[in-house]
Amino acid sequence: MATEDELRQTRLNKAERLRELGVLPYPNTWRTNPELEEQRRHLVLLAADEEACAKLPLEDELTDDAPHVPLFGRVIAKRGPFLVIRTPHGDAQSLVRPDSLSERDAAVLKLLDLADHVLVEGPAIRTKTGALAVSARRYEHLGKALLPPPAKWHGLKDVEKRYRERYVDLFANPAVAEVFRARTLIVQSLRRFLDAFGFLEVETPLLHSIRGGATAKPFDTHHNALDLDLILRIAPELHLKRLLVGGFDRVYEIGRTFRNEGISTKHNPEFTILEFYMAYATHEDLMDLVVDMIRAVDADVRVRFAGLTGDRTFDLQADWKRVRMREAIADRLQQAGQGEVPETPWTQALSRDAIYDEEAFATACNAIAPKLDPAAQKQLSHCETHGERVFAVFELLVEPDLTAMYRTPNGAQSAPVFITEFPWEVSPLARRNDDDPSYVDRFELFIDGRELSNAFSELNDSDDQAERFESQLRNRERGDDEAMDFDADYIRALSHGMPPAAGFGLGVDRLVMLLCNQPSIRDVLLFPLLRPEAE
RNA sequence: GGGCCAUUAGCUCAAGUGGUAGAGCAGUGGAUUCUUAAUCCAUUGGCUCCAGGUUCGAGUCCUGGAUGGCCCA
Repeated sequence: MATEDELRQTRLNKAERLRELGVLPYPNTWRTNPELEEQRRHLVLLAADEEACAKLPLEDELTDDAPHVPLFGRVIAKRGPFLVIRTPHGDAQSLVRPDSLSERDAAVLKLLDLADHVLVEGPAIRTKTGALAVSARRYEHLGKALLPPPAKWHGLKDVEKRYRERYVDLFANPAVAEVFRARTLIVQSLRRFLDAFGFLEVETPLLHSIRGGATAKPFDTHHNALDLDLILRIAPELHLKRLLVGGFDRVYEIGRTFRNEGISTKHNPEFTILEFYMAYATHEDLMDLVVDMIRAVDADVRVRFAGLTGDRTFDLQADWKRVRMREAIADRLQQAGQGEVPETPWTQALSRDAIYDEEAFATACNAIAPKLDPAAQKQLSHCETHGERVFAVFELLVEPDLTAMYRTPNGAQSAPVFITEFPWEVSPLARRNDDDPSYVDRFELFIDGRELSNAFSELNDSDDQAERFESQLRNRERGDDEAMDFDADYIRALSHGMPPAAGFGLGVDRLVMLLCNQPSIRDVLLFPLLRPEAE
């Protein structure tokens, strides 16, 4: 009687006995409506309000005209004569005594299993312990569950099972459901902010014939009728900028993007990206806008989901630093000298002056390389230009210590930081700086040490863009299998004239992780990718 | 891709140095019926992830594999 099959059979037998009583195990005859929904919501919120519950009548103080209220949802616990019913708004309990029910309802109640969906109706009362309960005068079976729910006290803890059976995770662990409600609020809040600034939300293709907008490996697919090889997009960027050419001066898209790469606590093969493009603005303007946007979203989340937003290691109200990439390297060297961050082979061999001296920098890199781990060596060995080396040194030396380097004035929390002035070689779509064309007008935003955003003033010189694409092709010949394709139609679009503009991209999943204190991207994805279960 | 860890009843977890695999919850039968992880009595339930190996004897040790987690890349 206790293997899974036997537990299921026990419940199937009860379903059969329901039929004998003339009750369908899976009925769909009882319908909700806005009024009932509102009554249920109000009831559940009332149940959580101790003071308000104190004003409810006891069972024996009820008057005949006491209004009956509906409570419907999943039964998650039985305690004495009480049922605890879970709803999207929270839990509330019902006092179900057979002698208050019709003979038929009492018979149906006997066939209740935990996790079944039910409806009770009756007056709201105060129990002897001061809690709210719906004193059931009516009981209806609304839906059978054939599998037993997880233990009511411990919930579902097995991480693999939680991801594979998210439907159970969500009803058994209310805190998990809360994260996903917060996620939806965050996306709504982003939309609201951009809509208010006059941005137009658009949808661009997920099926691409060439890869562009990012350097990443794509998923391959195929269209049969056209006999056409396609890839799932790795970024929406080039389509959105075509829309700038078309005259939509402010556009954004929030949508799924696909990169055929490894899975980790920060990476899922499909993830949600926000990109927006704004004509007649620079990357400098976007930094101001982004501070406002993320603070506004955070404010919305904190109001509704205070339980998720406490205890942070970073402070969004702090000044958001703006540091040029080469100065960030210099800061790292200087702080190591002051003992604020660890010494490394780099901090021994590099000097501030060398960062601005191509030859000295290359010499230092070559000297340091043998002291690094194999992956870092590999990354350095792929660098052929000064710019590539600067970027590699930033990633290897600075990025891991950003949280330690840039702090709030009292040092208690990390401050958000914009890293600016990226080398042109690692920025194939960004506009060159007017004063120093070997660098581009670009920034990446790091909060709590995590890369959240990438943005730049847009390259709208079609000849320069064509050269950048050529450079990408040369990288591919050198063995870089993430390099972009040459997008001739995009060059044609730019040739028609794109207004000066700046664009911004944000990993939405990572923003949710950050704002809701979730350590893994899988905790903010309803159905993260897992290997299929074996038969 | 590499390292470490985990996998035992439907769920949550126990089972020195190898010696008959157990508890709570859920389930079943009964009692009780204003409980807050309801309580009380009784009770069912196991291919210990898989495949080999060592051993008189393996949940435990060894080898290989599967899945997941964490860290590194």
